[in-house]
Amino acid sequence: MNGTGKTFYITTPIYYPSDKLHIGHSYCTVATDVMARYKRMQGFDVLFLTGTDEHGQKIEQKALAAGVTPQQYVDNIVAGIKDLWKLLNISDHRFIRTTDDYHEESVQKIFKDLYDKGYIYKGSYKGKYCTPCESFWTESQLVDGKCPDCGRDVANAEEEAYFFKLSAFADKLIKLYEDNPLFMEPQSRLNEMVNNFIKPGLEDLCVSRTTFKWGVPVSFDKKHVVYVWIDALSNYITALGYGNEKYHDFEKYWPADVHFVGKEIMRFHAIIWPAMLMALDLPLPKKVYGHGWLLLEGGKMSKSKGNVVDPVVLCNRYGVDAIRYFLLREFPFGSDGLFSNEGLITRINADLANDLGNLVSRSVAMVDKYFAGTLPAERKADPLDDEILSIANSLKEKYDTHMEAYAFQNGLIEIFKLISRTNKYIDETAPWVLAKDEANNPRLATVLYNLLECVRICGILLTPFMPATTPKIFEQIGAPDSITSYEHANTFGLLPATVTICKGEGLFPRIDVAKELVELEASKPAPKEEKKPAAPAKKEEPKQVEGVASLITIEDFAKVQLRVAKITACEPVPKADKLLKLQLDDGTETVRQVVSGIHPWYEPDDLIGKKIIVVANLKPAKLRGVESNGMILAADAGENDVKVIFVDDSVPCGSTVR
RNA sequence: CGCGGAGUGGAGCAGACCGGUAGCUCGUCGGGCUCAUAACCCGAAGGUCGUCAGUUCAAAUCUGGCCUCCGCAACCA
Repeated sequence: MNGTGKTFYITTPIYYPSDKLHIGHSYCTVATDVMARYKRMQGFDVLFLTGTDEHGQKIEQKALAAGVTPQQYVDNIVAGIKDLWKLLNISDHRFIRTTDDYHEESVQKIFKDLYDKGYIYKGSYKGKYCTPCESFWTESQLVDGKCPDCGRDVANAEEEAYFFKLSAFADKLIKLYEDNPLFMEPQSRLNEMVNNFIKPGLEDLCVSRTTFKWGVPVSFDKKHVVYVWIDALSNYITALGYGNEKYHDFEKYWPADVHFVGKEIMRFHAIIWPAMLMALDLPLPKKVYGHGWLLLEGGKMSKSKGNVVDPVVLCNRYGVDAIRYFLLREFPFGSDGLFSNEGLITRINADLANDLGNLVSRSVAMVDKYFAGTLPAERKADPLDDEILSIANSLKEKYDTHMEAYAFQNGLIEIFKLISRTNKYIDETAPWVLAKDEANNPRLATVLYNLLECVRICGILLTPFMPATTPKIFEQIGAPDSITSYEHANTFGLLPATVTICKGEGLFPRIDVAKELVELEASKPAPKEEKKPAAPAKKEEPKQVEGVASLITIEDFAKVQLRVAKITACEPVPKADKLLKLQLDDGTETVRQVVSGIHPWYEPDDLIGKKIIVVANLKPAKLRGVESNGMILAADAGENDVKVIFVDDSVPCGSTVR
């Protein structure tokens, strides 16, 4: 039953290095690492791939803002990522960067190959163009057939781009899901994919851009760069040497056994990636597993609740293995989980300090105390031993079942059932009572031996999760390497009868909950930094460039006309959660209508009659089909709070603000 | 009716596909033990499983309506 000779290829997504990685990325990578270690332990020849997706407009902009080249920018972030994986004790893996020469070479070949096969064609954004706004729009973006920005007429226009014939694969994809119900896990993702994306009709995919330069050039049309899909997704095969000479592992490892991905990028891996592979005539990965997200209390980041999600801080405080354990024990892998510091500390204390750490400690201490560290050979069994032996002997099988299903939390639960039962066994057998009479020594030795054996078996199975801790456990219980491998996990009684223990440090010191929560809160980084709870977000929507407000002149400022206005009427915009439609008296004859996204914080009654400041010369826009002439000033009062700037009632409507 | 997820003792969750004594961890209270990291073991209190109706001998579990929360999408000029 061991996998010698067989391969196992597992991947994380390639992360987008536009910012430091957070706990969500760590979660995914740790899970992948646990699986990689587990499979290696079973004897598989494992390839574990992770990396970074470094191209695209956002990186280009970030670099520009930071005053460095895109390459310098990503080099810096990537160095931090590699440090993080080192800290988290991520085992032997291959790290691919989409800026690596060999990857770029392969991407160009793949692109050309798809083009030659007719799966990529040159087309155009069947655009509508609004000349005054200099903007492209698709049909669906138009509002009443007009420019959604300014409401003016638009003209037909085209922007050259290459397209991948994704639409041609809809039927094949549906067949794939039907033939392989387990292609996507968890199952609930399947409906989501089919309902959301396939059923409405697949559109061809734009796979090149001419609007930015930071990407892999299309080899036969240099003004285009390859856009994310082909560049990023193909990493899973270029890292094996597909289309390049850097590696020669494609035959050996492809198809991948599993891609671990965050649920938000399930779509790319379950639809676009298989379609690409079909087009290339390559085998498909066996499984795509979409794990859940770590959500923070209240569903979103809430700085008032003391959520620290910097993995570096946590590892330094509690130890890497504790964090690794927590991540995989607390959260069911396929669904979202609620992350809290209190949950973290409680879990570490209860499971690792009290149950596991203390079990090791008391077992070893008793061998030391009663037998000076070395057990005598004589034994005496008792029916009290039966249950614990039976659990220990069947543990591996249960554990394997869960691990093979990527149900890490259940695998760990099984292990801790034995740990818990073993603690109870100590009470039942009361070694300290036996120790009062030397005549009981054979019985006492048996009890203590059984404790050590249970610890040994648990230790083996915990190794993928806590690779730094279990060697310490083995050392303390006196287990040589020859009996701490996977294949020794279902055989009770492998420790030498006269085993000698080695007392050591406590494995997991107990944490003072109240004190830690306070200190964690205090150690939090400045709150303005947005800490996203989300797991690997490979593609984030570009937000406004943060923190780099360039200086403007007084003339620039003078261009903005600010006026005081009174809110005369207000009502919600239909079918919009956040929008309010405001009628303003700005001192002019005509009523000014403004739409503002403040409904989450204000009801119409809160606003009617109040005076506010409005940007009077803003280009008109349509929001949700409603015309807006200007915007009202409001402050971002916190992570998720907005306060409108109200003006004293004595200021006349129409007053200029400067 | 845009898509999807969720409502189970104080907290966090399992159970739901395959209806039949409501389970786990933490917390609380009481007890035991002393080998151990003030840890460990036992016991107790605490839930009409969001709500209404239906199917059934029997519903947390199946069906339908409703309410609430969350994520995505749209939308925050």
